[in-house]
Amino acid sequence: MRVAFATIWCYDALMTLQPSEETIQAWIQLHKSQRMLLERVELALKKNGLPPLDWYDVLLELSRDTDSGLRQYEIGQRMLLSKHNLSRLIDRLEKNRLVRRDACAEDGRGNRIRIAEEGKALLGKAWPVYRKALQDNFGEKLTPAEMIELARLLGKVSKRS
Amino acid sequence: MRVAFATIWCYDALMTLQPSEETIQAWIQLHKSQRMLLERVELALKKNGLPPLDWYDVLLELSRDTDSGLRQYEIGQRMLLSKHNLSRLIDRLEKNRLVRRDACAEDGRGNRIRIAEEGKALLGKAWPVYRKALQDNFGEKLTPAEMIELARLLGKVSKRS
DNA sequence: TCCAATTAGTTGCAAATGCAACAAGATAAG
DNA sequence: CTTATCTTGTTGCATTTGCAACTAATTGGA
Repeated sequence: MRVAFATIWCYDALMTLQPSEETIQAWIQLHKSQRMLLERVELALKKNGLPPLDWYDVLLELSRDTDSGLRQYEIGQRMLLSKHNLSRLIDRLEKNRLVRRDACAEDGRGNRIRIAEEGKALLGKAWPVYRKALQDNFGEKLTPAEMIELARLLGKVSKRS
Repeated sequence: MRVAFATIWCYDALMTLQPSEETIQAWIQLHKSQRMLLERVELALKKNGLPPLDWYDVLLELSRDTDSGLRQYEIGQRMLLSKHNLSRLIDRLEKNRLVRRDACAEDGRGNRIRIAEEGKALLGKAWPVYRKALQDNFGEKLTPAEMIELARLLGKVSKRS
């Protein structure tokens, strides 16, 4: 029993107290890759005179609910943006006439954000550039099976404890 | 031969022009996961009165070359930080006496950054917190084999074209 | 009904980031 | 040797982010 106890103790110490070497490598790689890819894709967008990726993401979410629009907190949840930040991101989009911010009927505090015609137009113009940058910098680096596996692993990793 | 040609064409169109659905899912998941994990770990650091992760990363790099120190551009390459940004990050660290910035003997333009005693102390104080946050939020979510596979896939993805 | 607690969103202020221009030392070509 | 070019790093300015405090509307009890 002594051996088993020692084994359990070691296992516990190694598995829960200390991140393994593999864990640390994956952690570093995760941040490096994400940063590098984002930088490259953003650069491609900018070179073609297009706004940053955040704008695209918001517009894309909104384009899925053209009629009813979305509440700000809904966009925030989907994009993982804090509310104050989102508030000002919407300001910018509104100023550029890409979205409209209407008072909300069922909740006097909030507003409904809807994509405007110019917003749709921008989506259409940006997608070819985004698509190419995405494929060149990311898509073609892995086989379809690897891509599915990557998404699965990342999904597991971001599950709340 | 017509068929083969058509096949090739389709393949080309699908594989290089258009990111597949799997690619898009993995792309979204990559950014969501990274953002979420970073947020959680940064929060843990802050709750314990520790500085942001960037500080830790720089100090860690420097702690590997205690004697000779590192040039700023070397740190920049390893951490994927732009030079102007790094310049000011070092300013902050220097102001907090965590590093020293000495004139560089072999190149009059640059300087060598060395970790100071207080920097080492901070590393020691931060690691237990960082380690726990890393393990709880990331390490324990995957098996060791999955972790290795994740690092491998991310590595492939960030190879320059 | 009335009041406390929660939620949605905004705003002021400080800190961090990106961009472009810059200074100054190194390098290479003539 | 001289001059043009490249590299390393800094700085000013505008934009963006994070934090905390705030308003206003909703919800849920007593």
